Amino acid sequence: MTDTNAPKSVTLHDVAREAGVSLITASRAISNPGMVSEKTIARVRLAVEATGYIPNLLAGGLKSRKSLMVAALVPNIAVAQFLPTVKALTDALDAAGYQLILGQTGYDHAREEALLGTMISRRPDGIVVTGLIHSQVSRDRLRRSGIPVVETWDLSDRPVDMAVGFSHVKVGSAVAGFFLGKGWRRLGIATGDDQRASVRREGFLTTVGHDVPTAVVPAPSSLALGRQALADLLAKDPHIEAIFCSSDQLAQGVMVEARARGLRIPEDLAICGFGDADFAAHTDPSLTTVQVDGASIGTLAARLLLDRCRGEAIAQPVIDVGFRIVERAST
Amino acid sequence: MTDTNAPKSVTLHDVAREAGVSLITASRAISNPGMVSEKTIARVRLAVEATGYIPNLLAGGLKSRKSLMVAALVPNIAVAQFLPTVKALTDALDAAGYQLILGQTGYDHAREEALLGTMISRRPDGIVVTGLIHSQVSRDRLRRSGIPVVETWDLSDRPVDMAVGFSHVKVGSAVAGFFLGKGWRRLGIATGDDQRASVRREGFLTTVGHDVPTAVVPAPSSLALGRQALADLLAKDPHIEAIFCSSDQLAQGVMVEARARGLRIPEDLAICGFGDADFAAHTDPSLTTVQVDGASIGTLAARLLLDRCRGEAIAQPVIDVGFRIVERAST
DNA sequence: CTGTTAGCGCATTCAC
DNA sequence: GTGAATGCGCTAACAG
Repeated sequence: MTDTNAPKSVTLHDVAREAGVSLITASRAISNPGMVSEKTIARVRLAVEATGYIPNLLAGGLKSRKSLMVAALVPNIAVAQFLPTVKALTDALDAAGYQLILGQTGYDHAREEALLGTMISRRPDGIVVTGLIHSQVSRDRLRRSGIPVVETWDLSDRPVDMAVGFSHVKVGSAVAGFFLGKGWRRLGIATGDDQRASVRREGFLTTVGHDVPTAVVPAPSSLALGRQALADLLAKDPHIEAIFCSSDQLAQGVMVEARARGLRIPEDLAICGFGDADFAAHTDPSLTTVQVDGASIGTLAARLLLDRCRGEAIAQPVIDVGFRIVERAST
Repeated sequence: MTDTNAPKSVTLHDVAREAGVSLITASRAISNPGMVSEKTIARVRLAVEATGYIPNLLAGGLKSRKSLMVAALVPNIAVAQFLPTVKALTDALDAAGYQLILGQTGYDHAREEALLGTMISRRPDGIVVTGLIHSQVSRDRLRRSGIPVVETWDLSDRPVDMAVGFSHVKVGSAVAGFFLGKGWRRLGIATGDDQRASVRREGFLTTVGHDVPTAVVPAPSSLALGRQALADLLAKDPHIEAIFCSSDQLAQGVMVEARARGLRIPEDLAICGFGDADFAAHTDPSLTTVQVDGASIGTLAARLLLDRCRGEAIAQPVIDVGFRIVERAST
């Protein structure tokens, strides 16, 4: 009937009229078929076909207070490190009928705060953030919003709500222990300037027991910045033996620069990365790195959120997924 | 721990009461300050602070028919190839106050059709899809929805609405021409089984003038699949001279396998990838590949969508961003 | 400049 | 099983 190309979209009202039933019956036939007779369902289904009806989730969500959306904040979607998490999160949510709204904070706290505000205003059924939320304003707003929140890729004994991650202090400490166990004493760090990398550095220093030469590069780190970082570190200590890098990209840059300077890896210089990127096993030499199960983080975050949405009790609101050092040829 | 299940959120109504103004005045003070006196704005602003009000965009969108969301469909977010596009798109949209809803089709047409339905039901102000939409059902539904659509990473003279991409036939043809120009005659193709890669292959074959040995791997392609693909191709032609790979990941795998078999690159075997991934310039030897400006695709798609949202006329609804062969050491 | 009146499209009460 | 009201929270229209 209303087949004019006018932008007047067809609503449930049109479907109900077409099917000769009331609005609410049409609604139930579509989203709650158990409550309606087979015959009516068939009639409504035909009417949907005939009218080309596509439900308006916004309108439904307004009343039911369910948006079927989850907001995810990452520092930078182009940073490969968080991709497995985003992918696993998207897949798990999608299977439950939820979609992801993406936001990039750019490693910027002010930006994160603003973005959290926008996200809350969309009334998602859950919010996943990368890292811990440090801003008290944001923490308060999130709490008052009542929206389930999962902080990921880090751990806290006092999360806003829930958390899935691992201890960056322990990572730094473990790599330092690994280096020391190898007998290396002239150590160095090449690190991005983001929060979590800094914490890994602190863990490293604590275990080493003293400060070490450090090259800091702006996040997100990259191969090019890694080359620069090695130049930096060699200027600080020409006889440096082992370097802990805050990402595999950075480590790769350090390796490239090392080779360009005629340094042998690992004989002259040992290198450990972070993240176990897909290329880490295939560089030459292959890269020793800290492996983190980013996909699990995403899957677990989704499960926490979905459980919460179903009103189930959360047995364990803080989950440690751990990490492990994968030793390859670069050490 | 114990959260009240229904923390009745503060609404604009509360703000209006607190500020002693009417609902609509509060609304305007927040989202249309030009229409309200300075004094009133200040009063409302104070009330917002006092109540901790965060607007509900869903409710506003219902009436104003603007969701300030754009849906983006990619085959797989973990495939690095589309990341620059997603990033540029997110950034450009965010600057205009729009957020991105992400969907993954998994290179599956049925899944894409279903996902498009879900996305339409969220009434986004725009939809960006990767590749062309081939399903007639989807094309019709999109058209009827009246939502602006940008098809990306490909071109069509008959787009659903708008398109930003390049010709995959021409890419295949250009690489074939490049190979032939080098004097290579025993050619091969290692390709993912997705639509666009297949079209590149067809372009390649047309220019070569005859069929060539082809190893097909399931998308998304990877380094591991590349190793397999080379084994495949060598079985078909042990004296193959040059291979066109449908992704840099695949090309990297071919290179690794070639080296494992004692083949010299490019003397024994020349390799050309596709996409110019960040690692392509840093493999050993560095990888010749087809460079595409993925970020531009995202930026242009955002611009088209935003212009359309502002009701502006679109001068050029189909934009060709082109491509170029970056010659490196692998050829 | 400000307020009143109507809804946006649907789902949650209740009735029948 | 089905239906009639009622409003979710907000904003276009018009008024004043």
